[in-house]
Amino acid sequence: MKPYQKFEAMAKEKMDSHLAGRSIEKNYRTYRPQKNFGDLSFDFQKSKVIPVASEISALSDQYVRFVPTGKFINVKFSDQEFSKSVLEDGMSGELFQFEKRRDKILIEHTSANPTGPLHIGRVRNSIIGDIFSRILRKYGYDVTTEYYVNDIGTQVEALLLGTELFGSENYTESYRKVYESFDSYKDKVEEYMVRAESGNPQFLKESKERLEVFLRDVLTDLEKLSIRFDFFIWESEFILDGSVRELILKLTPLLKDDNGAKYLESDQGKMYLLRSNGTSVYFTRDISHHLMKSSKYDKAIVVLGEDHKSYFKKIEFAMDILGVHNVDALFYSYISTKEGKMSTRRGNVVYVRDFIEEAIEGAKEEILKRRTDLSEEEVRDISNKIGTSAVRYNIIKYAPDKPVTFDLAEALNFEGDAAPFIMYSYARARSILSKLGKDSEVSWKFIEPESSLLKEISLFPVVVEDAVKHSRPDKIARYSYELAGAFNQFYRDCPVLDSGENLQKRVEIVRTFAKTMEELFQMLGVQASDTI
RNA sequence: GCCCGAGUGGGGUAGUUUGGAUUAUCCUAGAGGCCUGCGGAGCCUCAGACCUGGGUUCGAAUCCCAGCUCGGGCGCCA
Repeated sequence: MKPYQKFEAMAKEKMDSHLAGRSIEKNYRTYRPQKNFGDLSFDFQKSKVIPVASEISALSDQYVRFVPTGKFINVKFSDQEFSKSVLEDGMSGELFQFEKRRDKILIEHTSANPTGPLHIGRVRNSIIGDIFSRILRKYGYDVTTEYYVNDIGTQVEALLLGTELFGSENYTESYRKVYESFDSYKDKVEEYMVRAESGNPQFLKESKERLEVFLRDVLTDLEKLSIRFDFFIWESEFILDGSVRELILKLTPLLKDDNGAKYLESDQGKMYLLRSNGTSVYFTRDISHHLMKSSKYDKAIVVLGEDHKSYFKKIEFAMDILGVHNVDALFYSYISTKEGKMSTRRGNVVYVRDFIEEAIEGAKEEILKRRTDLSEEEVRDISNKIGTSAVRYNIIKYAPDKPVTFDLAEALNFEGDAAPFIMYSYARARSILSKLGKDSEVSWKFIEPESSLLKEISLFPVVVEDAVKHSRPDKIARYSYELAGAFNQFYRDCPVLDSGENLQKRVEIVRTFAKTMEELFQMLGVQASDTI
């Protein structure tokens, strides 16, 4: 058991056996209170009987101290014992281990049509997906990530047609031309769709080859942010392997007809599966896609923008009919700019690659301001790490359901709650650790600034679990920031090197802090650097 | 119009699941302070906020109802 849980369990056990001995009904709730009230609170406000204060105080021992305050009974963990417990677990690595879980989880994210480079709105999907999958993996799940690539359907055929007509050098532009006067290209697009849908292998092969070139642009942007996928699945596969046909057959008894088009009726309205020309719609193929996920994984999570909320409700409706209950979505709100929703036509799109580049440039300037001793190559390497980490951090730090108005200048402000802050505190720690001499004895007596840092460290497993349970990757970012701040205070108050009998203990505290940060960096995809 | 989110100091944001404690978190911008330090991208102090109106409750930022504002959705698109 982790230190926090261990001490919590100790306190509860004492409380419960006391209540049982006095035949008092066990009617309290516990939670972690604001700092000044201690480490754990028993809230008896709903209870008719409140335990006698003097008897409660008497439950205290060397590990936990009970402080009755009216209808609350606060528990303060012993600084000495708790700090010792945290540091021991930190030194052994126990603190960072989670039990292995057998569940296989699939995370699908990004899945953008390759119609152009990624903009920061879309990349929120990638960053949330990537970080959440890293968190789940840390928590012990067997996690696989997937990019679902559309290679059939209206948008894709319009893209392919556009590049045939107007060239593929600027494929985004060519695609847009088709979309802008869609009516005049409608027939041709439809012809492509029918060909794709009929499972014409030659046509699909060519489509895929051409799309792969465009997809590379997206993947290059993601690669800069250290986002990779375990596998890609192409939409056409569900046509080719016959699963769409099977699906339709299975649902036939439930399907209604509208001039040859087929749909399901639900309280959400009509859900079309087949067009009157016989082709399937995206929704249909996505049902097959979800069935595949459902059969291969214990749980499948897809990261979706809020614009897909009602779409996903329909997927859930269909899954329900098919008896599937292990698919889930993680929604996030849009990123807009001060000029409003990002739109290529309005020219207010911020591309990730530009954002990354500016962040790296900004980092470089800051480094050059402070350091003159680094080689050109070191400067480049460090500014790369800071820049890309800053981009990831800046996007993950908000709760997913929070709409974000993106302000480049603000995002490039590296003061305060930003990646450089946490990277800097880590670099400070590493710098101390690089100057050590021989090991000595650890003294297990702690003073306040030490135990206060260790207390913050002890929250690591609590926070990870919280992030998993509530699908809140942003909590990892927030915790990293708080932990880094706690270290900065420790750093101010406690000299480590030349601290006499305190030396080895403080070294171990610093080491444990650094290890905790590394774990957090791994989840956030922040690139650790010993010098920044 | 209907459905789904979000509204917290000047700007941004946590807390809302599971209602509680004279003091609602943190960042930024503002005012002031620390500093030859094991790396100042730091630390400390001050000032500043729960959209409105009802309701439930001993008690509401948190729950319920209504309204307002902002996003999103309501395709034989993806």
